[in-house]
Amino acid sequence: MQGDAVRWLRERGLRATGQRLAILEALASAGRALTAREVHERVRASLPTLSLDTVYRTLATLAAAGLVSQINLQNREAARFELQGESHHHHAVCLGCGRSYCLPGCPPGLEQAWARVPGFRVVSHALELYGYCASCSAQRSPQP
Amino acid sequence: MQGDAVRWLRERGLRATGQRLAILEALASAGRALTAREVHERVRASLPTLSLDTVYRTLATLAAAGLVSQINLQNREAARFELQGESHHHHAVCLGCGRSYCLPGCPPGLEQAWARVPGFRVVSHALELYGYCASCSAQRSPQP
DNA sequence: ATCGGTGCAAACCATTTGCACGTTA
DNA sequence: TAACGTGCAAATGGTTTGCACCGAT
Repeated sequence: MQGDAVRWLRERGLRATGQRLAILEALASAGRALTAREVHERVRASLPTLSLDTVYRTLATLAAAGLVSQINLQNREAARFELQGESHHHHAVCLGCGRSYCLPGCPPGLEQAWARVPGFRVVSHALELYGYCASCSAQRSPQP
Repeated sequence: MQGDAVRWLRERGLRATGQRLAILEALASAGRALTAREVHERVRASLPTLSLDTVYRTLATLAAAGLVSQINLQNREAARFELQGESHHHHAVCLGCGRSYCLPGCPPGLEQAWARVPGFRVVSHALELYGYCASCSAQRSPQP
């Protein structure tokens, strides 16, 4: 696992620093998308001197390198990051607890819409479903 | 048009203040989605004392009332707002100039994905395509 | 040895909030 | 006149940046 991470980084011309490996490890073991602050807290257990700035810089670097993906949230809520798995997918974001749940793949109709604006060259897209997960849903009035 | 706006507001239990009418008017005449700051600048022409705070508060109120819709942007870029037309739709956002272009309707496959997380109750969703519009595309290297 | 990375601290900037006053219904 | 809205100013909070040191290659 560590060796994999080193290779992932070197393949993209990035240095394999302890901070980067620890951040990748934190994301790998999280099992869910984390905010920069959450990454910071988790990595600090093993690397107490890691600064939050470096977490932000590293996450941006890793996202640019395609190793992690960033999840857009509504308003100004903190962005969340997860290890980029092999498959492109989207998320359902819980408005109660902020957790995000992976959705399999991309809706097939999505590609169709891409052709509708003349001259527009699509680079990427974002799709998020917002709502309440099972546990947060239970804590609220079921049907207001 | 003014009368319509007054009715729209009253129907939702909102007071028809000069500020709100001016903000709705600015959005109606813009022809594209505006940031809060852009709304502020435009309305100030006729209402010089309007504060940016009120623009934010009003846009949030109008969005909650379903009169305007908010467009998510990548990273921390300022949100954009537009008058909610009769039909639900999404946007293609230009990474060069920040303008957003309306896409017709919602991809049909989108709904299918909603059922995939057990217990998750979907409230809303966001879909944005990112890329470069015709004019911004022309100013860049066409095919890198 | 040389850049690329990191830590620190300070800056940024869109957005929010507390409070007192003005306005609408 | 009673809420509701607004202006002002200050705070918030995630994220970014300048700069000097450090460490991976």
